[in-house]
Parts: sequence; structure tokens; C-alpha cells
Amino acid sequence: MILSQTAVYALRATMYLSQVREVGPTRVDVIANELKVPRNYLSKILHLLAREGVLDSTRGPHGGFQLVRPGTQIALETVVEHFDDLGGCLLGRDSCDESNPCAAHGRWKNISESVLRFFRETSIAELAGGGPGGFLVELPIPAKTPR
Amino acid sequence: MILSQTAVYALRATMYLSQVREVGPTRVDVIANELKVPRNYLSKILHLLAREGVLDSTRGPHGGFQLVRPGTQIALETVVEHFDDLGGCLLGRDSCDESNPCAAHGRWKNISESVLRFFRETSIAELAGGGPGGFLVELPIPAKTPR
DNA sequence: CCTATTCATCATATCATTATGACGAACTAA
DNA sequence: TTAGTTCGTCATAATGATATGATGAATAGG
Repeated sequence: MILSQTAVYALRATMYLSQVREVGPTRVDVIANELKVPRNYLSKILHLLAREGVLDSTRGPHGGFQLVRPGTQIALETVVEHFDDLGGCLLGRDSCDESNPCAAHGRWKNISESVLRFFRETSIAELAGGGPGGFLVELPIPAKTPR
Repeated sequence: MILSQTAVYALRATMYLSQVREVGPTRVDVIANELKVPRNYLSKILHLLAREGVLDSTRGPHGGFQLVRPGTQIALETVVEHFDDLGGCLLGRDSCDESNPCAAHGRWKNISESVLRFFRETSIAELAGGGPGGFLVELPIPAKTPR
């Protein structure tokens, strides 16, 4: 698989959040149930995304997670980069660039760049909205609650 | 990393074998030392490639591994497919195609295909020969020894 | 046939990823 | 201030990938 299970959970969860029509946070349990994903595991993933500024988290009643800005403005890369290293050396070397290339570097570069561009230029809302059963509506920008 | 460590070992080993100028098998120990890769682990990998018809293995004195045909005629895919599943669903679904697509399918398809094309159309000799310090000479076709 | 050589394989260890269960900390509302 | 709700986090488990060490089986050459 190209992405780790963890990164896929993160993507699917943020995609889900980008489709929630009601403003305000959504509980982990709801997301976990909806996506059929382990609750505590997802909790850690979302917590990390909150620490990294992709989500807002709120505790207590009416708490949960929400996107810090509409899904149309969040690139897949923004979510995935915290879990997987896309764009590393194909042959697994620590350093691999023009001045010190691996055997595959020159030929792989173009492909690699188009992959990176996909993650950089595709928004989670684009994916969430494009799939079967997805919504195409624009979301209101949720109020940013300071922590 | 896009490829597993195992797949990278397999690639590097076959690339190495494609550059060996002498006809006949090369011992695992030589390859492992040369590539700085764990010997027994590499042994299993090469054994699997032999079972799968990518390599010939010979036991006893003067034994070792060799490519079944010149590296110019072995695609990266031929080596990698036995270890990693390239081209699976981006969101990790078991089945994902035109008739039952995941949310990312349509947008990811083009990128995915160019990745697959790279592995299908690039030979191990191309990589081995293209890197710094590589050889560009053509190899004689090694005699196919029945097992 | 014997011996050295080499791959084949078994048992086990280590590590990272993925997952589960229990409890603590923060928050809301009454 | 109390009770209920919800995220936060700790401890631990299960699994798969990666790695090591010891031994078995096939082969070539004397």
C-alpha cells in the first residue's frame, strides 16, 4: 500500500469532517463508528492532527474535533505529511538529491514530483465531495476557538 | 518510503547482478557484503526470486545466483511485484475500480498509472547502468541451467 | 565416497505499526 | 460543586516487517 493505514485513517477522518453540515465539533466515537475505525487509535491520530494545527479539539460535553478551516483549503499533503514520508528516495537512501543521486533518482524524479503535486494540489473536500454519496456543498468557516 | 525495505534489497541485488561482468553465479555472501545487506535475509529474498523465475540459483561450489535473462530485459515490476503491492487503492480498500471506486479513485488513477508505467517500462539494467559508477556494457545471455 | 562449499530453512529475536482497555483531565451545564 | 461528557494518555497486546544464528541439504571436485 502506498499510504500507511494510519495516514488513510487520518485522510478519511478529515474527509468526513469536511462533509459535516452542522457547525461545531464532532465526537471521536461518531467518526470512529462511521468510518469503522478503532476508536482509541483514531483518537490518537486526531489528537496529533490537532497538535499540528489541522484540527481543533474541544473536551467536555458538545466537544469533539473539527477542521480549523474548510476542507476546500486543506491539501491532502497537510494531513498525510505527519504520518508518511512521501517523496523520499526510491531506493531508501537517507540523502538523495541532484548532487548525490541514487541510481534511480534521475528517472524517478518526474514520477515522484507528479505524486507530490497530487497531494499538494488536491483538497480533502475535493475527494470527499467527488466520491459516490459525497456532498458538494461549501462549508461555513467554523469559528476558531482558542485553546 | 514508497517501497518496502525488502523490495529495495531485491532491486539492488538484481541491479548488482545485472552488472556482474563474469558469466556464472554470484554467491549471496558476495552480494550481501557488496550491498551491506543482512546475509540470511537477502538469501530468503533471492530464494523467493528464484522460485518466481527471476533468478537461477545453484548450490555447492561455484554456486550462487544469476539473472535468468539480461537485466535489460527485466522490468523493475518483475522484481518488485513479489514483495510490494504497487497500484492498490490509495485509501486502502480491498476492491477499488471503475465500477466500485473509492473517493480518490478518479483523481488518483492518472498518477497511479504513471507510477505503474515507470516500474513496467524501466529495466534493472537501466537503473544499474544509469547511476554514478555504473556500467553501460551489454551482458551476454547466461546459459540457462535446468534445476 | 568424502569433504568443502554453497544455498535452504528453521527457530528465534527485534522493531515498528496497528490495536485494545483502563483511567485521568478538562469542560459544560445545572 | 457536582455529575456527566468527552478528549487525553498510559499500559499493554497483537501483528507484520526486518534481522540473526544455527543447522540441513544439495552439489562439485577430488
